[in-house]
Amino acid sequence: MAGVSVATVSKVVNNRYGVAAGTSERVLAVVEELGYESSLVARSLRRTSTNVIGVLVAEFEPYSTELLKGISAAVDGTGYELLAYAGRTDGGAQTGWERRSLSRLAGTLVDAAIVVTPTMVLSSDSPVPVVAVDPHTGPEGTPTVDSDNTTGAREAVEHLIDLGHRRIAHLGGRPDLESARLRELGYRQALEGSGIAVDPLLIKVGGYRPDLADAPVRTLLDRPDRPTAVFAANDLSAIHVLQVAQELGLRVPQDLSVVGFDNIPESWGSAPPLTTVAQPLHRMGAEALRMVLDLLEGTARERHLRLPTSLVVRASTAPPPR
Amino acid sequence: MAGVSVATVSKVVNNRYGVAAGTSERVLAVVEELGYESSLVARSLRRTSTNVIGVLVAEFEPYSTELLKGISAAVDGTGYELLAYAGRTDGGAQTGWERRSLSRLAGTLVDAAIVVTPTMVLSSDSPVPVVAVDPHTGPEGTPTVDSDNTTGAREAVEHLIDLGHRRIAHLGGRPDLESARLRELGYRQALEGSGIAVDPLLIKVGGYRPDLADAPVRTLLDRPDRPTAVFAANDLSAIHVLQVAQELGLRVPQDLSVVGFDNIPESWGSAPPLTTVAQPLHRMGAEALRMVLDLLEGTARERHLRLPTSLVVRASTAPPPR
DNA sequence: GTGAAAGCGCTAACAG
DNA sequence: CTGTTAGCGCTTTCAC
Repeated sequence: MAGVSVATVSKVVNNRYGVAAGTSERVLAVVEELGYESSLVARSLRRTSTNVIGVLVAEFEPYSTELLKGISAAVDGTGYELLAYAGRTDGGAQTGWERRSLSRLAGTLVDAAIVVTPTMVLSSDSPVPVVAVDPHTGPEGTPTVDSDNTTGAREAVEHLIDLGHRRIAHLGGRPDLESARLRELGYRQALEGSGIAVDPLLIKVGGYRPDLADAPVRTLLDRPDRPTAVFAANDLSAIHVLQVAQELGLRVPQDLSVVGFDNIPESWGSAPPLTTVAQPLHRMGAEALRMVLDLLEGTARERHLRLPTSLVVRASTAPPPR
Repeated sequence: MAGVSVATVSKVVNNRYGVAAGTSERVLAVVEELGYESSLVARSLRRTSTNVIGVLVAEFEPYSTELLKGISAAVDGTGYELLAYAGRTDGGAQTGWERRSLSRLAGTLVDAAIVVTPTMVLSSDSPVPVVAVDPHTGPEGTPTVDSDNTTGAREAVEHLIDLGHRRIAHLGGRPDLESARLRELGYRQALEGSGIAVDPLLIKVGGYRPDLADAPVRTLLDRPDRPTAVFAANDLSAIHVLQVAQELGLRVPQDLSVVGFDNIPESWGSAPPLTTVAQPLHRMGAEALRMVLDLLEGTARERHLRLPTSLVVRASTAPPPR
């Protein structure tokens, strides 16, 4: 339409040298008129860099979206764009989605990737820089960002012990995640530190999800010698404990204390507002972005960043009954 | 590596007929060993469909991430994947990002798109089905999902009037969004319905963002005859009103009542918890996904879906002082 | 049942 | 300064 070849249009659009001012102007006018934008797909297939950072998640739930908010705020002004991708997890395997997503996107669509809660060790031969948030395993291989899960969990349980609780259950997270193991470790440390025996019957797997936590929570609360407090491995499952407790006619915190982990916005206004261990999620997202950009520019410093947690006491914890 | 051509591999990977069982098996084994996944980019360039639904946002903030949660939950089991894209908005124009993002992704990367709060009328010649959430303009052209902004706003302001407020300010939204205009309309309707004159000095533009709302809020609250209540066009700016009020030594709700709009999780636990107009954000996301899938399958029914709002009274509203 | 070849929209190298 | 050509990784005819 501008009477030039596609090659020339490409040069104009990409500000390459060697185009006559008049031609450039004419092409730009047509581009404007047609509202032409180069296809991200075709461009990425040909070029080595796309200026797009990928955020790979299993699904969009409160934890990943909080990180996303932090990443999004931090990306502003860097010139990069964000592409958050949730591959299929329904039909196929729950595990390994991140490897699949990574090989589908990396090397072409995205220049680098932030992987949220990967379920397995990321192969280090990824064609692009990768940073993992809340990884499967400890700080080996892939650079990671996480928070001090053990200390956070310990403080949460110590808070319950300080209130006078002795029968404290733990609703665990996803066994395939380092964070879940460390939170259980913190739970055990707190009990042992106070000379309270760990009762295996009081430790259940909640999988970080309300649907997976439902049955174990009912098992926990439906027994005559039920615990007086539950430390849940994340807020989502803690909020589910709140709901089940209400169904069973248990008052929180009078009959049952509940503590969560994460401090997602949903925990601020649960009924009652949840006592929880705050992770600096926005900051974790922002730091993950910074790390991945550092990697991209070859100015990487630390390979692993662990941020502090802090206990937020709200209304779901109180001394045990009687 | 399997001793066959790329064409054969493609057939195996895509389950095409005409491949010997033995060959297929051998190729699959190598695929497994190598962890091969086809490049989404190359595949989308060649094929017409990708099984990916795009969600186009300006940035990842509470409103868009709440929709995303609803979309993500609804996509489960449909066989589609989700790709949320935030194009650059920093350097260039704040407006028109959706057209740019759409032409970069549509036709190749995504089979269909959900555009969140587009700032302009979407051209109807998009190569893929598009649904807009909270659009620039009313229900013409592009199918849309929104909520009953006018009624919601009217009820919010009537709540303030019922409490005895007469000097009620309105911190408006983004003038380029239909929702902002309708919320102001509801505000005016409520005042007029109660015989209260609309004071133009009490209407400011907050742009739905804390940073843009800051100056107007201070102008509003820093005057001797300041309003006794503020109806903010969304929760994010309402929460900012809460913060500015605190800075200025005004107690909420004793000295100042504040109402927001959206009911994002952040509003549940603000200090004090925010009275707000709830939009069914998760459901809006789910419905937008359903509509876009209907469009894709040619079974589209309604072109426009308007969901009801509901007033949630929390602790940021009370009768005016004196 | 398999592979060679074309082509998706674009960019980079090179020829004119 | 501009156009022709090749090729990014894949899928799809169409020969063999």
